[in-house]
Amino acid sequence: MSTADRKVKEKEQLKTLILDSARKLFVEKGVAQTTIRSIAQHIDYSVGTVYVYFKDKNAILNELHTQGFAQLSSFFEVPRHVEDPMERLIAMGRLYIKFALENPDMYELMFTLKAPMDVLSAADEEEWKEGTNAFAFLKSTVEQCISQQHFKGHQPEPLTFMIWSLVHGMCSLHISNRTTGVRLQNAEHIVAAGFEEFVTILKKE
Amino acid sequence: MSTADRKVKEKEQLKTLILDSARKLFVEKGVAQTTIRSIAQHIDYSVGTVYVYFKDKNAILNELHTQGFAQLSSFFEVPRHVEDPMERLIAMGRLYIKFALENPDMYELMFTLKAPMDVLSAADEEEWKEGTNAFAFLKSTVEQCISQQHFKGHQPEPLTFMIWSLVHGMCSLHISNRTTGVRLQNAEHIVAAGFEEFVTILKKE
DNA sequence: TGTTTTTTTGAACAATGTTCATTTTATTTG
DNA sequence: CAAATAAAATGAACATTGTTCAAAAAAACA
Repeated sequence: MSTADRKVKEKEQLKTLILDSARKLFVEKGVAQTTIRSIAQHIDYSVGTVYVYFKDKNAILNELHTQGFAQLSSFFEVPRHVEDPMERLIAMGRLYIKFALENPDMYELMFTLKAPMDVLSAADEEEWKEGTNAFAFLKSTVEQCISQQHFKGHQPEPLTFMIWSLVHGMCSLHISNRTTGVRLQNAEHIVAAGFEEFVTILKKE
Repeated sequence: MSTADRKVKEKEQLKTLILDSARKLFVEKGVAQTTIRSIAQHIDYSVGTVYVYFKDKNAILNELHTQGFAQLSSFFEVPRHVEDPMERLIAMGRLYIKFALENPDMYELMFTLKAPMDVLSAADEEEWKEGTNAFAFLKSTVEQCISQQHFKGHQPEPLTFMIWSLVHGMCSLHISNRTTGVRLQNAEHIVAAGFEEFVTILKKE
């Protein structure tokens, strides 16, 4: 089935083309400002074609959402091999921040936009695979820290959530312009500086 | 000037009426789903009237944004009188969480929506008064903790930002459905539980 | 009461997501 | 190779949004 195979491949290519343009435009102009028409125009296809390959705009966001997590996951390849769990935890935090600040629009799509999560709340069997995996990895690191006598008197899951939230919160506030708004002494470096405060606390744990 | 005075009052009343409807609808349906038309219909005025009282939809959001901070500020009246700064810090955290979880849509408008901050980034002289004040109060509490020998080896401003981020991050992730998405053991109580982990850490500081 | 000022109106516009009957292109078949 | 069939692409059309503005209605004033 040569022709059929090629057709499948061509379809995938066009789908990828749409996704790539969507990501490009969306990173350039933001989610709301990126219209289906602009995506279509960018790849020299008509509006209708986009709707042949994606159910609606949300479907595109969902795929990009997944792609974003693949990218974040690749960021975590390095610390995955750090032996000491406490060191790994710190390395992961630094990389998480690096990712968020280098890809603010992608980060927003991944962690603050409601849209990609609506699928989950609708169908209960549905799972947010990427998120669950990433969280599980973080949690296992925290558990390893605990088994090495760190974090005495703490519960793994809430503690993991707290640590994730700490880093996410700083990135989120910074990306949504709340750090400049609040007139910090140096808003540019506040996220890194804030994380170092946490590291100072960790060193005692 | 009886008539003129009354006119001023009437104008204010209508403005308040618009804002109240806007907030109601917006809390019920969300920001994006609340249309100017629905606001107008709700108060039995025409679309055009809304635009007489507010430049655009963003102007409405901005006023609600300010209102939200007044509300949060009133939440903080109680811990304001707690003597011990460390206890005050903890009480503030609990109340912040309470506010966020009780008013998730308002919270989103206040801390994650980009729109209300766009005014600031445009005009540099402009200041985000409410945010600056709230942050200053938190920071002064942290500084008092430091002056009582807590938080040794820490810098006030980054530390304050880190603490704010920690609490904000938990609320933000929960409100944007990331906690249910990640399959936590009990998503409902994870924010409170996460904060208790932080309290445990604070007790050692 | 007639005039002026203020307030309200809602039709109209542009931009957006989305649909679908039609057209174009590609593939298969006789 | 030509006709028939299937697949893919099209873009006009619709509904819904934020927004504007000339006209109408209401209120205030003289």
